[in-house]
Amino acid sequence: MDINHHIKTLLNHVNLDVTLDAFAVEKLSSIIIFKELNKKEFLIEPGETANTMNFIVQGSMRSYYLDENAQEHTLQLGIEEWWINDLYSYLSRKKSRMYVQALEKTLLIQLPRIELEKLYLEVPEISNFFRIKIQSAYVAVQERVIDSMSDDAYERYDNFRKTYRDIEQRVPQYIVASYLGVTPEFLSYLRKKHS
Amino acid sequence: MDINHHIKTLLNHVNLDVTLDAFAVEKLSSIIIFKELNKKEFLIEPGETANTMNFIVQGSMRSYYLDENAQEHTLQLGIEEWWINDLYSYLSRKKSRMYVQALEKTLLIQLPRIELEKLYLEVPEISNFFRIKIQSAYVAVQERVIDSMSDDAYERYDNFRKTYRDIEQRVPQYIVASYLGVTPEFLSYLRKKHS
DNA sequence: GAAAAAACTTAAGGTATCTTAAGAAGCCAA
DNA sequence: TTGGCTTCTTAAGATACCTTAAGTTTTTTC
Repeated sequence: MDINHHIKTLLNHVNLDVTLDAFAVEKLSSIIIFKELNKKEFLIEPGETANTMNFIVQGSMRSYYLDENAQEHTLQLGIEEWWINDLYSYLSRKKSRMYVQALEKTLLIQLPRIELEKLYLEVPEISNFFRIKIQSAYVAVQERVIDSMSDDAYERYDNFRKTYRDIEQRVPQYIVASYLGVTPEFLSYLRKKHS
Repeated sequence: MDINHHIKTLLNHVNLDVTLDAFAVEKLSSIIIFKELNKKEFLIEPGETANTMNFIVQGSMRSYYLDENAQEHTLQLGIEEWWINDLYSYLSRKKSRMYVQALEKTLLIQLPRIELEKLYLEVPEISNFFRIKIQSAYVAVQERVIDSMSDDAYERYDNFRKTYRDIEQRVPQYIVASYLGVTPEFLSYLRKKHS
């Protein structure tokens, strides 16, 4: 059955970082919620609070915000087997200022924060897993600060392609541009110049 | 006695976020190490691993790294009652790529990771406190990504002055420039233009 | 499969920021 | 107090990136 296959995908993914025993697997499986989103549908909008961790089973997602000039700035991109969220809102329990949106028809596995936090007490490996994930999120954001200060736009684009090889194909170029912090026109120019 | 006064400063600071009972205070105090640094002295250099949390009692510090062109990029600044670290290295236990340096003669309280992690099991409030701090660190870095994409250099400088009012006075301007991601010459130009 | 919408490209002209270089000012050491 | 670092300023010329606008290609919708 499909659902079991998706759950296995999640469990395999978790097992890359920590080792879950039968009890842990049972417990984790028991709090799973499936959620489907259509293309362009929002998982989170400004003013809402993120109260789940979200694992992409099928499809692709992004998070972005709008600046004062209504310019979009993409903060995170994800495809199958990535986590997507407004971690700020999830961790602080405050309202989000971001959009989290499906780029394609997307299937998520959601783990509700309340249930997860109960699980942390029973199953330390699950707590460890999310500690590791949050740590990676911190590192990833810091990398971006470093990149944005050290590299020019083409170098950032080049890094992006190396880091997100599988994603580039599936994401419109104007979203890549808004991730890199350049205009779509300039990204188009850079691509031509270096091709 | 001076040392007790410094410890009280730390405890008051922790009490802003969580409530420590007598046992927690006792335990936390027992793992404190004091460390003095002279102006320009390094707390961490590339290749070392951060294995303490560091609270500034007196003085000021910064963390920075060097890019391929040996340009300095300041990631964090701190004065009295701020924490300073390479959190990436501390959390991942990997080698740092950064310098963490005293900008003035500085006195730190250090809490060793090994001792802290033992404490987390006995005193959940201490665990909570550092979870909150790490969360704030994540939020701060994400704010910087957002800023660097939405704002031009003068707006970033203006934000910097509002956010770090007490710090600006004590830090050379070229370090502020390296924090903002502009050249010292351009910062000087901006200051003149808007004065 | 045609029409509409969304995404991408091209190009001209403009602005923000950098590079280099030199001099001025501030600060520390002897 | 003088000299020597270190930091800050100024200015000219260069470059990276933006804005606008129009045309082209691709994708979506019915």
